[in-house]
Amino acid sequence: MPTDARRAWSIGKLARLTGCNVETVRYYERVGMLPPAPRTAGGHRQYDDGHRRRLAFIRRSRELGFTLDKIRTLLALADKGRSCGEIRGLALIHLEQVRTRIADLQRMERTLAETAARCAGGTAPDCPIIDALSEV
Amino acid sequence: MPTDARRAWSIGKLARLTGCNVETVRYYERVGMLPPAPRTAGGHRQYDDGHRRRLAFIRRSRELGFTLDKIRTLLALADKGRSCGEIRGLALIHLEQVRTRIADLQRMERTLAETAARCAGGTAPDCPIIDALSEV
DNA sequence: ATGGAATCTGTAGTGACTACGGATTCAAGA
DNA sequence: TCTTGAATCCGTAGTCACTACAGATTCCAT
Repeated sequence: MPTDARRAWSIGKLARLTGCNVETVRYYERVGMLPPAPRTAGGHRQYDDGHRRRLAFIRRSRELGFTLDKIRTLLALADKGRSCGEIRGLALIHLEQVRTRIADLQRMERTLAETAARCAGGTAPDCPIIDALSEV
Repeated sequence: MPTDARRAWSIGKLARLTGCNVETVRYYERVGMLPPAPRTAGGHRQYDDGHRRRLAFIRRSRELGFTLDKIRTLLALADKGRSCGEIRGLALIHLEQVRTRIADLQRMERTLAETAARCAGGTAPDCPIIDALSEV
């Protein structure tokens, strides 16, 4: 009997292993990101290494800013054993979007820094920041 | 009678003036970001320049990434005629948060670019991107 | 006066979770 | 073996900042 290879994890342990919380794991199952886990006699979910890797993939991709919908696409491609090129294509499109977002934030950063600099930080009741932000 | 100074705008015109849409204006009133507008006999909202400036402030602050809650604080300070220094303090805290977010995104960018580069874009069914993303 | 555009209200949906409550089950120590 | 406290179960509702609808009413230019 295999005892070593077939260890099963509870939802709490899986959550700890992958750094997300229990509710999120259940949520992922509910919305079809994770396959329904087999249950114990009492109804508790049991996970194996396949689940763990899939969940790790999802969390990692989320950290990189992929939406659940994009991750679903990624997973579907991986599940079907589709070409690496397609997956790389998606990653590159996403990279482009991340770069745009960075540029946007940098514009924000400049505006905020300039606006705050206009103000000496005194106690005057009329604030150039407020004025600047009210301009259309 | 003043005709020039007292022009009133419909919700649609206000929305066009400030570049947000009509539902959003009503939403802001509902959640207390804008004071309730006076109404015509038939119940349509009428806005003046005070509303316009307040809404412009909100939109501009949103563009800079302030949450509605923070904007509420900003507006409360401005309404109470509090010191410019307090407002500047909030702006600087927010600036710090924007910078952190930029740094996070730049980390993402590097990881994405490196991961995509590992892949030649071929047609092999096993993808280094998928593998890389599955690591915990 | 008319007819089409704009506005009204209220409700529900979005994405990606998080939080809660009350019932059940598991596992470790006595 | 029994007990007890932690973990898990399920379903629902809340979060943020909107957006989208439906069906009724009002406005305003011709």
